[in-house]
Amino acid sequence: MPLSPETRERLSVSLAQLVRSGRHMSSRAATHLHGDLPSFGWPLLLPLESDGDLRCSALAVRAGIDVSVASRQVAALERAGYVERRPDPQDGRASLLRITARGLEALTTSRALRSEWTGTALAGWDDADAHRLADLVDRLLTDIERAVTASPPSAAGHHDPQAVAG
Amino acid sequence: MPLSPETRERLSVSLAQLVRSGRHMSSRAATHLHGDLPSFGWPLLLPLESDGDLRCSALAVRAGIDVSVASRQVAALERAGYVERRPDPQDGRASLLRITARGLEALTTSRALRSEWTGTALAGWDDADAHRLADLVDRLLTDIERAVTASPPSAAGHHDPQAVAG
DNA sequence: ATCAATGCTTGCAGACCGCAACCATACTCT
DNA sequence: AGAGTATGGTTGCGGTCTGCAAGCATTGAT
Repeated sequence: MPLSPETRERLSVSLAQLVRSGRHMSSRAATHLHGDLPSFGWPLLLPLESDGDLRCSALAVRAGIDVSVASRQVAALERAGYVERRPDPQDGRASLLRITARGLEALTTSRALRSEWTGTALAGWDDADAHRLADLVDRLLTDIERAVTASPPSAAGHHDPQAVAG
Repeated sequence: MPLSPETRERLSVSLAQLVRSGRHMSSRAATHLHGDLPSFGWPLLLPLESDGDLRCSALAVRAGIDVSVASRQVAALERAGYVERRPDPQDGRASLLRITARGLEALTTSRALRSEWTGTALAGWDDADAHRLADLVDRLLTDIERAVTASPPSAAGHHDPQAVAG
């Protein structure tokens, strides 16, 4: 039972605005959300925290960016001491990345900042609505990922965009 | 009645992922969503469509970008024929921007593409859930805007150039 | 008439992105 | 083993989007 055209359009417009709004917040200037982490630290450190050591290419896939970009950003995080690398015992070409204590700390700080900001912005919300929204967003994310991986979005480019509406 | 810390954190993480995911779809390569519109056309043409003629500065506020950026993007849209400008009768410095028939057409096409994509990605959803999500997202957007305007982001930090790319 | 304020444009630089070329290592095949 | 290919990662390059600051033209107040 598919969605009605009106619902589809309304949802796509709302999501586009949300994405646009959020883009502004992940900007470099948003230190009230990042702490001392560079703006790209969050999507890289998060998989490293939850899934242990990863290779650069695996990290790139998780973060939805090109390996070359991940390589540069990881190098920056390494210089800043948030991440350390050791040679992969399985493969001499690869390195395994691990989050450092400092990285964990920065991640925790950033998480607290985000959480705090969310709390003040959503002061009028109750837990039930927030949970509903989180549930729906999570479901949306999995469906988006499925849709993107299922049908290549562009014939020419075979990049890995997990793009949605916006 | 404030949100619990767990809910806040979960929501902030989910929304961050959604924003990150959506970022890629506003890329220039996502012609399956933009049609022949440039990627920045959507957030500019949308206010022009709904609110009639606007000045460049008003448009920048609506789109959430700097006036200088809006100026450049509007110039591009004008060159492409999606927008036309006429002198503001009230003020010789300003121009009034209006969406052209071609702009309306492109906007309609883009809207249809987005709607179609949303329909396939959210194939398993029913109208009720989609409506719930759209309602919550809209409410979230208004609350975010309120929070942002209440405490201006420029107050938090000036620019913090930690150049890292190599 | 003068001078500050306003609307917009442009020069500049930063941040992020992907592609292509490249090197070193691993794997496959004969 | 040796040759050829595939893979992981890095770097050069260009492109896009962004904001800041300086500049220009017009407006409005003194």
